[in-house]
Amino acid sequence: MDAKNLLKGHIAKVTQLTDAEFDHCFAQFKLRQFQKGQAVVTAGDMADEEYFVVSGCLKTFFINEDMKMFILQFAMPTWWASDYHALYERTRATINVDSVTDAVVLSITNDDREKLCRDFHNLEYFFRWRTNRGYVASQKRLLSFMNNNVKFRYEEFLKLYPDVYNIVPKNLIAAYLGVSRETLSRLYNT
Amino acid sequence: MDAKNLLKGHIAKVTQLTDAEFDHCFAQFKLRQFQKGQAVVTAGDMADEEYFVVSGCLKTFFINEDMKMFILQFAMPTWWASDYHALYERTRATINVDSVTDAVVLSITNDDREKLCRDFHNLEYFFRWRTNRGYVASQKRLLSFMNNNVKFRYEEFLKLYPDVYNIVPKNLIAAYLGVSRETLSRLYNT
DNA sequence: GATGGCGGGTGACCTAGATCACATTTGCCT
DNA sequence: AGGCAAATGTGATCTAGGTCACCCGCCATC
Repeated sequence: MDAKNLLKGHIAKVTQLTDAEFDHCFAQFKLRQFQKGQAVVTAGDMADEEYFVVSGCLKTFFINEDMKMFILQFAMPTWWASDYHALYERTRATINVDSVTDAVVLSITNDDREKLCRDFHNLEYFFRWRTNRGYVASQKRLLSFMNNNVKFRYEEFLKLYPDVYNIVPKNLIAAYLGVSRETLSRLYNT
Repeated sequence: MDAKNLLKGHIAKVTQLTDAEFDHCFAQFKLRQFQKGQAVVTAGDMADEEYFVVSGCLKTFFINEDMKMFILQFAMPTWWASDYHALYERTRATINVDSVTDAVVLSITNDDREKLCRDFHNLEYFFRWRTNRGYVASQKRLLSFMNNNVKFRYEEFLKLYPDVYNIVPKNLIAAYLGVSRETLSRLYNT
């Protein structure tokens, strides 16, 4: 499916926009391609865009002082990614986004999104809905972190994101689970 | 400050409603009081309301199979609390909310909030803004969980919520930090 | 066909924090 | 005041998972 129809269908599941309205919104997005490993958002730089994944896979991650990587999210098609803290607060990014595979995305600036939300009440509803889901998912993951050991979280991950598992190298899965790659390796070789 | 003006000021920081608009919105809220320890939302029951804290302190928490408690959030005045998963999906609650101290709150049903959001674009903006902040805070906490040890998270908590720290018993702080009360006790007696 | 980097496996050891057990303090209830 | 329950402190032990060190195999590039 092409980028335009993917986004259109994605929004249509949540709210209704007329074709003219959607076309206007869509005109604010830019189609962009990233190669495997290419940076999308870099910590330390200004970040003023968010990204809707059309194909491929992005990852959102943080690198600490010891150069250790923690992955907040894998973004598959129809998922959104950015450093939302930087976006909303208009500060420099503290987290990174890059592409795990070759990827095609639609980008929109924070200002353009805000303007669209002001102009189209239904779109504002859509973005509220989207963040709600992200919030709930994030709470759930936090709870799993506190409650479950690595083995459980690993199996949970497999069930929840089987497609991600097949695409992504295991050291990245470890970084998502917040565990060393050695421990993860030992898990599935019981 | 009374409940009405507290809510009014809280919303006014983010968006503009006329007095008439705000009065209409406010009419959908109910003023409720809870005693220390009283349940607000109970896991297993239907949950169709969310709560704006006027005074006192609520906590949002999960109890696992071993009766162990994990606290997702302390809600101080002007904070909101509920089981949002249950609210949005219209399912039974899986997490609990209760009052840590005697508390006064404003409650609104999910349906009423949705209706208000439809009727007042600015209010929809307000709730989008609110969830955005919650999402970012949740991501940040997740990151801190992966990245930092208990001692660091404890000190972070002290800085971030000094008022909560003075009100809340330490076993609840431990449940928030995802650590045993014994370990927490040892932390500040180095 | 060497070289080098990346992904992945595995052994040996170490440590943060859990768990259990019991003592002590605090504060509320009559 | 006296009594009981919740909140706290603390020692002894246990363990999940981290860290370090080294291994191999793959495949891209010169």
